[in-house]
Amino acid sequence: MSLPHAILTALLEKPSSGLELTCRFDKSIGFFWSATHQQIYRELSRLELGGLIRPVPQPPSRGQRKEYEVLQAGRDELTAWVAEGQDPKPIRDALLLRLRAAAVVGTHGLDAELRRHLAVHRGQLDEYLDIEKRDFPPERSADENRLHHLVLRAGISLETFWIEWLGEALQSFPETDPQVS
Amino acid sequence: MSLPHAILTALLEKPSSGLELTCRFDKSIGFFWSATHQQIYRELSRLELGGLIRPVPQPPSRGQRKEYEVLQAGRDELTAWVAEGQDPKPIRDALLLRLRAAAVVGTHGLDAELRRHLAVHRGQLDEYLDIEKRDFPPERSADENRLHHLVLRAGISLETFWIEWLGEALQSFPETDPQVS
DNA sequence: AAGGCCATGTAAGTAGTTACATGATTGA
DNA sequence: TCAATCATGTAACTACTTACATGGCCTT
Repeated sequence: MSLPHAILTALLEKPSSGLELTCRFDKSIGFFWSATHQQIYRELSRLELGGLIRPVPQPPSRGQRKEYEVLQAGRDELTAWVAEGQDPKPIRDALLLRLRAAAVVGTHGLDAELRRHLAVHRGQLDEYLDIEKRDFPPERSADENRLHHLVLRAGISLETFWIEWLGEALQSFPETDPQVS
Repeated sequence: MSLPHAILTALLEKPSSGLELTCRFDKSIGFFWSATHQQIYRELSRLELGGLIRPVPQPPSRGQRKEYEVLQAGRDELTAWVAEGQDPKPIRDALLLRLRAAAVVGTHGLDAELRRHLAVHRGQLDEYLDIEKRDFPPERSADENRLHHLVLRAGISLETFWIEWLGEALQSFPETDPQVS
């Protein structure tokens, strides 16, 4: 049950409406826990019902925006969750599965898929590197937001891994596919 | 929709009963696409209904075991799936989320969690390395099962990444936790 | 007043998880 | 014959996805 805690974290960083959260989940926190607006609105209702957040009394009340803020109960819940134990989930990756399938029925069409993935991971790595340059320049105190930086570096390392691995994998695939079932 | 294709792959490698598949999903294919026996039995029923597999006529018919084999339609389906495109899913990792939450409400209890994960990833890496030593010794032809080896090396690299990253992260956490909400 | 977009939702379907149920064989 | 365990399932629940619906506001 991570989505509610992702939302609590985001709201603690900055009280927001559902749509704002949705936008912020397209970057930042959403890089490692994505969510659609439908999930977010539903979860906001639950959290409000559970007394963990509340709609902040609208100062301008423009439109039908509903901005939420975290209550003490919500902060306590999140604090408890941080200390909670949970085994790392095993890898779940359709591309690796495709390779295993290809070992049985032939690799036809797989090289294009590998190239596509390579492009996506390169794009994601670039985005991460831009964020690092912007938010964690070398002259900034290393201590400030060191947790954010740690998380970002995990993303950078993972994308780097995929790029290297895909490059290596593609070397096994000459342009015209040699092996068909 | 990857589970049916994972099962088709496993059945092509070797016709099996539900329980056998379940055991094999605890290693090998299951390392990157895990499944419980409930999922497997349900999916076997669907695949049989769809005409992609069939129970192999029982030679000894011992117990109530039901062994399945893949039909041509199943092989065709899998071949088509290999060539299918699918964007890589973004990272979805509760531990990274915990770090972001900890940046807001304090890191209390997080170091134990990091150490636990470190132990798990070390264990998994050892298991992968054993498999590599057993199935892909340097003297064996590099071409034989190169796809299997590629997949295994992805697992090895990923576990290695986590071990390195967790070690680095733990350096930020002195034994007694300095920061509490 | 019409079209676009901002903002919040509902509904239905799929996939995965957890808990429980049942029959068949095997060994003490 | 009793317990264990082998083998196959059912049921209920949660999380996520996809498609669609609704109303307000803003500009032309």
